[in-house]
Amino acid sequence: MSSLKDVARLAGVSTSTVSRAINGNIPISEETRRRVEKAIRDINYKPNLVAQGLRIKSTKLLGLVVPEIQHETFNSFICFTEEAAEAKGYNLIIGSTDSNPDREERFIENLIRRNIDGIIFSRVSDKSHALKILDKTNVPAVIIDRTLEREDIPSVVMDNYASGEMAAKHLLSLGHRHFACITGPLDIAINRERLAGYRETISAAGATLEERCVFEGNFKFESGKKGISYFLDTGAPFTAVWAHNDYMAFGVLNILAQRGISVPGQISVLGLDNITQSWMMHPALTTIAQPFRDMCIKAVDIIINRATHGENRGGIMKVILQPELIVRETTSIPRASL
Amino acid sequence: MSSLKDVARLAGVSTSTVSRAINGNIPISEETRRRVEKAIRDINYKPNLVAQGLRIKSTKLLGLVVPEIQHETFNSFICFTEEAAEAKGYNLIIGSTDSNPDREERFIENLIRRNIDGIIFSRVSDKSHALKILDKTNVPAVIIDRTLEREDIPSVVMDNYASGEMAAKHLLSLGHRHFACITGPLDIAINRERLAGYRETISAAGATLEERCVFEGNFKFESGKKGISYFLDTGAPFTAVWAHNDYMAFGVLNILAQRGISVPGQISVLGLDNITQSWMMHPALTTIAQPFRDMCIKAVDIIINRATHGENRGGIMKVILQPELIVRETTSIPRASL
DNA sequence: ATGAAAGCGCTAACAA
DNA sequence: TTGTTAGCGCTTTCAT
Repeated sequence: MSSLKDVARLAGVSTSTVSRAINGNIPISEETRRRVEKAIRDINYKPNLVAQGLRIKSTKLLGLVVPEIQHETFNSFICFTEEAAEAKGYNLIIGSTDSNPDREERFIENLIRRNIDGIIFSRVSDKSHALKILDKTNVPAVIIDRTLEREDIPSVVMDNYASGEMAAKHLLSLGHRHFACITGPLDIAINRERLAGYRETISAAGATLEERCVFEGNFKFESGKKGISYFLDTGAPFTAVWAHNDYMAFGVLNILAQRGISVPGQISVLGLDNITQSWMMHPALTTIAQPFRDMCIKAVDIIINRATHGENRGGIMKVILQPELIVRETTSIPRASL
Repeated sequence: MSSLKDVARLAGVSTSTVSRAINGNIPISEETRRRVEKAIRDINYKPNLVAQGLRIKSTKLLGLVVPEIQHETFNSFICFTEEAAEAKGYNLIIGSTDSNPDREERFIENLIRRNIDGIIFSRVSDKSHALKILDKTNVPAVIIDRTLEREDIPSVVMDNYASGEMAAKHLLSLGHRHFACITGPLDIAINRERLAGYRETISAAGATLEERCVFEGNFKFESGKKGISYFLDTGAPFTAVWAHNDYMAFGVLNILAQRGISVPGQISVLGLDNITQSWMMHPALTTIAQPFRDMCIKAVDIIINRATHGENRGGIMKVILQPELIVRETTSIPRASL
């Protein structure tokens, strides 16, 4: 690997001149600029990012914290964040916390020790230890897919209320009148918002979502199975069910297939997330796509802005993006009577 | 962030003494060691990894190159590599090439400019430009899930021939005599090996895998659909089909469901990879699990060994790990006659 | 417009 | 056993 010094020697100038020629903020004579540029090309010089990082305290490195990696949602975050970072000339260090506070702490600390330019958190909670560590430094941070009570950290989220509205409107437009819902954990605000959007839209249309038709799941496949089994076993009245994520919707489809109940003939099923497998199923899952790509692009945007222009530039503290309905094969007009 | 200097001042010693106390290779008096350690605790000092990286040329940073991120297989690689790296005190920078040579080149170059300790490639080909760039430096590299013709870069792979044997033996043991196969691209060695293991085991048992019962796919869902449709439409004789990955197996199941052919009643279906969704389907997919976790652990092991003990330590150039059969619901005794 | 020199935070050779 | 000094590769005063 060649260094600044090599370039300087070859071009017959000082290292500072080379540095200036590269960073181009300070006036340089055309003549020397050309000589330097030629030298750079000749030995294929690329600045060492570690040295640069030490000197200017900016490493062009972003950190992404996810609770787990082997999960479609976080995989999407990784994918789109990497894409957005790379487009802006940044590299990405990823770390999974696995719900282990020690790992989380170690990871954040490492990022700070690496003079990282910013950290993107997916799904931290208000009480996460990570935020306390962060408070002791001034590393820019942004949160995707959650909002916090404290308002000093910017966040990027989907409009969860709108997703509930969207789900209800789609099903209502097909003619359904009796609804069910399998929610995510209701101690998390986004799930309450989704349910509120769904419920209020249904009520406003004069249709029904009875209390016994709402099941609180935990976003896992198994809880989708549990929820639909509960509805079926208790004779809950519904012709359409919305699950707060696709994994739970798969659980629903699994049980319905096992019990020989036809989808969408007897029951319409709607998911949320639009994960890869949703179109590989038969029938393919109708779902609501979260704007994950845009969320990640926005998050990277915010973090880089903060990193380069300092604290709270622009003052954007909360970005809300819209979901999108993806109609496939698991929803249709209700054929069966109750 | 506190620095070595702060610790030195507080403990009343020189910075070199602090450094030595931390790295612990050179004798230090118990007395000073205690003083230094106290000072470190008092101001919660953590060495700056950038400065360290510049000085000792080791950053405790590993790079992982994947062709794409939103794919179960590469997601697994990311997950397990991160896990293995973190366990050894390393962080992971990931980059996706998206089959774009420019992106690939840029990423590798960045890694080198970051004084990275080693690079793990998943699925490079012999002609990949990446290897040429690498040749110009002496950054340790290792390849997972592929072997190259050139023998100077270590690799970690599954025993692909064994997976073919395993597939055939399982199906044979259930009583199948007429087989089909949807392969991955046959210009890639691992797929030829899989097919060879399958074919030779079937022949050895006196059963048949006719030429018209072999379809060359491309690892995508769609090509699984294509393959099975081709078999069905041409009346190819088989009661069991093995797809070289789970995505293609899903394509097979999708078409069979559409055509009302029962699985495993009429046709047994076997996959390979054991991706998350394989147990969410109904019926759940019988498949062969690749030892991805062990592959990643081994790869990280090799790379760190090379990074710390220099070139080719131990001389292990090729690690071959065994697949594992996961029996679920898509395979059974052949009930239908041909 | 350019060069000399200092320094980012650390480690290592050399001296004591 | 410890301190002094130099230097990793870069940027940035401060002179000129």
